[in-house]
Amino acid sequence: MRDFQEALPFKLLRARDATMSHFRPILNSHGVTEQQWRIIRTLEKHGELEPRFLAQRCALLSPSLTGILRRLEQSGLVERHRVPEDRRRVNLCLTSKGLELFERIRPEVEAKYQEFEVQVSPDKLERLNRLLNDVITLGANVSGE
Amino acid sequence: MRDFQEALPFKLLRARDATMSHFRPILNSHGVTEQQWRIIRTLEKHGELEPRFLAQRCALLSPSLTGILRRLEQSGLVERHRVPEDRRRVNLCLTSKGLELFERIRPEVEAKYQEFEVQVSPDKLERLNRLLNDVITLGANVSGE
DNA sequence: CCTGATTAATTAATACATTAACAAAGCGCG
DNA sequence: CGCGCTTTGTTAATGTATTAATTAATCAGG
Repeated sequence: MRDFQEALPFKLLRARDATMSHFRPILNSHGVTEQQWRIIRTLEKHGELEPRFLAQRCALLSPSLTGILRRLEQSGLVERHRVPEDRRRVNLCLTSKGLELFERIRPEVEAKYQEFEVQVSPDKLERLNRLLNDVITLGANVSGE
Repeated sequence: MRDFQEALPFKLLRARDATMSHFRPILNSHGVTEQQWRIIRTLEKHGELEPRFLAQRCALLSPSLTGILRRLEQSGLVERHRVPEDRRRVNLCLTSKGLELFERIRPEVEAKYQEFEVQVSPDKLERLNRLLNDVITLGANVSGE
């Protein structure tokens, strides 16, 4: 049988582990997880957003999101308000504390990404990005959809 | 700030989700998880193996492995024997039941991988593989090391 | 209106990920 | 021998992933 260590899914896993090993320490030093950081970035960029759209953008499933949001709310980083015209729905946004945290973490992450980009070479990164898009487009059933 | 949805770590995550969406249903239909399947494949290929080497090959951390092995043992798919010359260490191997399960799952997974390979095109897959190796080589601190 | 189907979000149950702390066995050296 | 250090594997604590089931609100037809 084909060695699975050469197979694509495993390579993708390792590549992701490898890249995140650069960024995780930064996030951890600020007390946020990788998934929490995805949420914070997305809310900073889009302002108010409802959970299901947040889930799509962050590639998270609803049940995971529920827990992550609960913790972010308890930390005072995110607020939720019920939507009056549909009492099932909720709107989410960063608190000022959440925004401040974002602004503290942002430069560190950006600097590290620059560094990383140079190490891999922007050209390779661009080609890699294109190939990954092809793979993503094929598999329609992705988390958060 | 750079849109993180365009950043490499996120693309890798989505690409992996996309590829696994092809294989996960097969594994689930046989009652094994993705990580359990990695263990089973590796033990089938290498015969006896000790936990720390298994962890390296499967890109798992020891604490995760402990739980996975406990469940595989309870299912009767894997056996563990103490190493007599060093009572800390353990040897792991597939049971005959585990081997039978492997043989049932193998053809389905292989067929699906062929199909997938054609869809993406073997050429792209080869280039992707090479680029991923570059990224992996950069990040030294990977799970299971 | 009112009932069945749909949708948004959560809960439940199980499995894995990550970090830190630990127990136990082996090892090295005075 | 005895003590400190390292190694192997596990436990603990917390957070996320995945699937299925559930609650609550809305909607579509009749």
